[in-house]
Amino acid sequence: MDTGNMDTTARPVDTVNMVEAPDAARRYHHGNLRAALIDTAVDQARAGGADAVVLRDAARRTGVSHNAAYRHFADRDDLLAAVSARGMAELEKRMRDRMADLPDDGRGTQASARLREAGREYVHFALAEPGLFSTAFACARPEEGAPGQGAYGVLSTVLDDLVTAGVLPAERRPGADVTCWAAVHGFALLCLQGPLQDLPEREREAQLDGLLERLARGL
Amino acid sequence: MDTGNMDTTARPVDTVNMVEAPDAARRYHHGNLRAALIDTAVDQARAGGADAVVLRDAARRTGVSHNAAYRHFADRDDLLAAVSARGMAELEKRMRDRMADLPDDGRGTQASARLREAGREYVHFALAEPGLFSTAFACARPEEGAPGQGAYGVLSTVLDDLVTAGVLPAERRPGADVTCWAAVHGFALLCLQGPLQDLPEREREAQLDGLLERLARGL
DNA sequence: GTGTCCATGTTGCCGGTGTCCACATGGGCA
DNA sequence: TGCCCATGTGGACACCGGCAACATGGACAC
Repeated sequence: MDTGNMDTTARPVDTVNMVEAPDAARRYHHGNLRAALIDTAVDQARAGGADAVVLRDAARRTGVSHNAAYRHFADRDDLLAAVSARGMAELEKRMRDRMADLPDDGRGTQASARLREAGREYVHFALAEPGLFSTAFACARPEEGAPGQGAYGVLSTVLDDLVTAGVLPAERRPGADVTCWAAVHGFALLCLQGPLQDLPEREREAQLDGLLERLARGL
Repeated sequence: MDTGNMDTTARPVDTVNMVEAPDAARRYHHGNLRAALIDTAVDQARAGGADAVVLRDAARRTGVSHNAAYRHFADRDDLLAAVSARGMAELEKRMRDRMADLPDDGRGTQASARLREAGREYVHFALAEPGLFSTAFACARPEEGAPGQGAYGVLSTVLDDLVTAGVLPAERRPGADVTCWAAVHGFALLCLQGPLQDLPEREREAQLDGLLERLARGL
């Protein structure tokens, strides 16, 4: 597979948000079809998850003929991967924003609160954007586990802060990230697609509180 | 939608395992097409997850014309739900078998070991049968959360034993099931589809050990 | 300015799928 | 013996992902 200048690695997050692009849209050459297609595909994923990402329909909605997409994506999976990256980026952004609201003052209590809020924000994002969240993980590329990058990076930082604050013994730091992520991720999925689907919001929040409490206690 | 005697509620788990059904297969009326179709669909799910469950192909492989399936399933989702039920049942069976190997002697250490092994078996099933496992949860029906039934029931029983053994304070019992399930479920999915995909088995097992240890400590 | 090239977009086509329809069959019961 | 309805068949339609061949026009050389 070599579509020439596929350019699939550049621009880690391509965005366009062309609410109105009067002349660019008129041009025969779209200008930034790739980003526009991703925007449309993200909308599809938001509405119905990965299965709702349909290449032909995305092209149609973007005002372009099908097959035009194949100049920018190797195949549907490639488009899905781009949507996944956007979802991951949005998740990371929301977590970083939340963390920015809770600056670390170096004291343990604050560091613990940051960990709790990071987990809570993760679950809340998943529940607020179920389609995008599930798509993000349904076709995740392996390189998302890069150190310090992505939502994983946020969690890592918070846990490191917990160590420097003296709350978490350093010898227990290794593996703590995986445990935290797994617990929160699993809870989100159990609520989205699993047996906790139709749990009323109030009780769901209570269960999440319990989980975060046990998690902190067990670290 | 009313396909007459759809019979979709009866037989919680329909199985046939007709390795050889010489005369029944010959008959114009198949005899147990529904179960045979589910068998084939389960094979598809095993091989490639929910997306690999294809109605037409399942009918073809079962030696029957497409559309014959519509006499037994409302649509593809209905077939998927049946596959999901089978996956859930198999998960439960494996966990129950594992628990049977570790009888509860009423002492706390044994009860704790049972909890650990329940979690480990959950993850191992997910890793051994990724397609079936993900399909089981991709289209889970809400009624899987019935008390005492399903894999959830196994976990509940083990936790109850932990309380009677005096290891887990009774006031901490509520919500413990959700926390345990979420942690283990999340870890499995992170390994299957997430950023822990290509973790070498040895390290994966180590991470799982750490997770189970933290989980037990935090309960 | 003019001409060429190639990235980008278009139309057409194919095989495959889910789902509806009308029809065929034949097992069981009156 | 004869009828009925559950069950299975064949055909049709719309849609999708993915090739291939063709069209266009922006950029760049001269």
